[in-house]
Amino acid sequence: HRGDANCLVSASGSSSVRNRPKNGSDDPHAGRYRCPMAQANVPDKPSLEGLETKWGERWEADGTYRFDRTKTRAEIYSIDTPPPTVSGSLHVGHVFSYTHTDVIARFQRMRGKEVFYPMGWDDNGVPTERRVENYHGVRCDPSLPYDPGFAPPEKPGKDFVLASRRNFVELCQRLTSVDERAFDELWHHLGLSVDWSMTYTTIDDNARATAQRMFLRNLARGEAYLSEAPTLWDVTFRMAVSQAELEDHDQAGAYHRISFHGPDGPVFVETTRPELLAACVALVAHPDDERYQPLFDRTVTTPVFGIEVPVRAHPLAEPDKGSGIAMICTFGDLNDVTWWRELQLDTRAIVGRDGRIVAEAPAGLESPQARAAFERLTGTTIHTARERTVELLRESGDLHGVPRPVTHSVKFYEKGNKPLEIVTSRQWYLRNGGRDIDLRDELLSRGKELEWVPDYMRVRYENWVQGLTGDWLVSRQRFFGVPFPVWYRLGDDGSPDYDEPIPADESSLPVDPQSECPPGFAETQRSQPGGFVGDPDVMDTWATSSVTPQIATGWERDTDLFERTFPMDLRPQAHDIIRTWLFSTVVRSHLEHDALPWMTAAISGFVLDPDRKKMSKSKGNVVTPLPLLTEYGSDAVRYWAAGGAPGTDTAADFGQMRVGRRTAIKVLNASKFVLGLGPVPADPAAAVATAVDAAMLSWLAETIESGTAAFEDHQYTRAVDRIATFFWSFCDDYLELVKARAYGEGPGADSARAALAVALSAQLRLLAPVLAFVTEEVWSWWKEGSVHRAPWPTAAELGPAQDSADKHVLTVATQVLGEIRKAKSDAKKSMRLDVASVVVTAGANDLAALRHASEDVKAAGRVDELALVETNEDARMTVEVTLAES
RNA sequence: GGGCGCUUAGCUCAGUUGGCUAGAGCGCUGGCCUUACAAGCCAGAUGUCGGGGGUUCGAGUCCCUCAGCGCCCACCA
Repeated sequence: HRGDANCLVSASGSSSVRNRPKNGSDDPHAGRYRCPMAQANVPDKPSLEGLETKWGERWEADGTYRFDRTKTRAEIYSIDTPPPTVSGSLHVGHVFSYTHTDVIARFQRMRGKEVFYPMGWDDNGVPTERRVENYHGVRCDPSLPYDPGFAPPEKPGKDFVLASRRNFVELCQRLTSVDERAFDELWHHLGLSVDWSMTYTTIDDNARATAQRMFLRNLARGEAYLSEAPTLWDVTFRMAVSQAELEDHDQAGAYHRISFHGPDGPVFVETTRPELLAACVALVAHPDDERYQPLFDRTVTTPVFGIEVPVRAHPLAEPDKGSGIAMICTFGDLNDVTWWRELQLDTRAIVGRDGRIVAEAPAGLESPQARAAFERLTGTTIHTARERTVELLRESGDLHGVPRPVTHSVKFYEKGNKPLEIVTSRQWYLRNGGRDIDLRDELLSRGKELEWVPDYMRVRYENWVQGLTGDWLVSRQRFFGVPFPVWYRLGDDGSPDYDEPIPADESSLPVDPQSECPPGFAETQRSQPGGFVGDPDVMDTWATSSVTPQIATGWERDTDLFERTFPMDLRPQAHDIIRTWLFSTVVRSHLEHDALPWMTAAISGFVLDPDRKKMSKSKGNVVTPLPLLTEYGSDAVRYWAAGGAPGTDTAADFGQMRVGRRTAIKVLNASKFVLGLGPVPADPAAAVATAVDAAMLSWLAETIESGTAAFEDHQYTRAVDRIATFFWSFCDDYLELVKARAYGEGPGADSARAALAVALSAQLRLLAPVLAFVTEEVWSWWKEGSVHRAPWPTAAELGPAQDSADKHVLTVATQVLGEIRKAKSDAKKSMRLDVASVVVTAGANDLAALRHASEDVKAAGRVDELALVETNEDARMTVEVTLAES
């Protein structure tokens, strides 16, 4: 019985039996011929259409990528997948970088690793709230009671509808679950080999419990602390912002030259923020600045408001900026905060948390003159306050000349569209080395310990850590996030005691201190004198994201899983969030585990538009991924993505997608040819006997080795390049050379068919990490199981013949065939045209190699006479082609 | 202002520790229905390797320098 797995039968064989596929007539790959004695089952018209759906469903049903948690840590490759922010729109950049991760995951899986590859959805945080606010036209008002019957307006109206905190959170959850489905669909279509049974969201119970537990540990060790201090504040979102979330934007402004009234005449100050004049608490100049030395430790009077403020010296003041003397306001910028702290100045805050001038004039503005002026400003926006203050200055004659326009960069919250203000507020901080040299050094050495792909990305980490100006501000005055698991005792006067927060018990997590009460208290004591209040804030989204390794690996929840998967092997992410996600994750892991969270960070670049411009919604050049996947096919888009080297920004290149599609189609057709040739010996690798075949396998062995090394080194781009290059020459040259022999009979035919089968099997596996769908499709024609669980090819499996083979045989044969083709092409003739004679003049080595391939060359070129003429070894080979009369 | 990266064919990019005449794909030109594939195949043309200097028997590759582009960070009275 010859019907073993290697019995390959031509699709056109007359003995074939037409079989319907098992799953019915809606299968687009219906119409196969199946040999009753063989597994090979090649469709007569192979196609890429529908492969994504077909194999996506099949992989899910078969659990192809299901994680086997019985494996040991050494056998496991664990990936800390970036949970995409689901409230954003789908972006071709997602497809790009997640494909990189998937390619690595598939390679590692085939190399024999059990791949731990969960997906998460990052749904908590400001972007989601923002989206919900806009989508429904609602705003959260935490003072409202929960309304079980609450329904958002059908369409956002002119005025916002207010929702209680719980109602608002419910809207967030509802909308994110819709967004998550869109991502889910995209990822499935793209073919990510994720184990979908492990999917988490950053707002789910486990994520909240993990983030809270980590926080409690930080609190217990003194790494988390409360502090009331001036902080950067976004007036739109009405929340504090951390250093890592800052962005500089260029803004138009103007220097206003204004005069303070000094003891010896006017003192001119140039300011871009005249509206803060009312908040001015001092002037400052450099200690060495002779112009202002006479004024130091004396006072001047502010214009308009008539307030007496000191003139102080501080080295941070720069003599060549403006007039060399600056007004210190509480607070105009971070310099003001430094001066205020170090010179121990008064506080005179006039900007409220809503970004408007406060209603009550602050202490120090008691005089009737000051009050009258301040009246003009109360309740106005910064913008209006500036106009009014300028008017006041003009009226009093203290504005000199015309404001001089400048463009200067101003700090913004990365998701905000108004400049940040600085307000004083009580916030939670987490130590991150920003105020502690030892911790900073430890974190820097963690950065050195980590393997970076590409290596130069480490510098961004180091720059960031070295440039930290303070600890990490982690609390946000928002709603859809992880609450701080603490309460505060209320004194008999009803005021909270912030010095000793009451932590939640770890066993009670996740906890909502707004609706649950602290250990030892009853709910009736909430907000009562002698009772308690819950912390009102939620954590910064990065405070949750920074524990994704712990969320995914089951830290303190599933110790067995944790020990098998942590520290993780790979953190893939983009370069823009090194300072946020990567750094904060290193911080948390360092503090909790005294270890890196992963061994390797693979940093991907951005996708640029086809003209190499950064994509942005405002430019309208954002490429949405699903239409691409539909038009070119997922394998084609994956092929393009795999061409983007780690760390390198890459243009969305539809040409490369077309190439990917062509490669995938080529896989189908070449496979159809190879599998249609007829029976193959039982042990094909051992049956390779012809020098040309052995040479091809020898080239393949080299490709396997270099491709594998590149993959191991996370250089998937190079690996794919090597593999695809080999595959195309396999199709264009080797296949054409041996085609005639393979159709025939005898030992030469056996060798060719054996080599073709061996090479196809290896190449399908080499291509599988990138062309996940088409390789699986072809694999299913003749092999059991999934190609994605098949062992990664090795040089050894190609058999003994290639080991000692002379690669040159194939090189020379290809070269001569090329010359023959050229002669026909130059003569504008068909490749089918017969060739009367070919004379090859070359050195002995080339001729010896060519002799091994002469029959194949003659057949492929349709050559009657092939003559070999020996010349000296150094001479270039020449090929003289005489075409037959047509 | 500090740092990182980039600059190779019309376009997008390879080019690993210095080593034969610098490569690929796309695009372009011409041809070919060829018992896997016309959604295909065959062939062809195209370079001041950003400029300058240096090291070396030899430099796209190493060093210095200048320029341009991009990104990160900082400053921002």
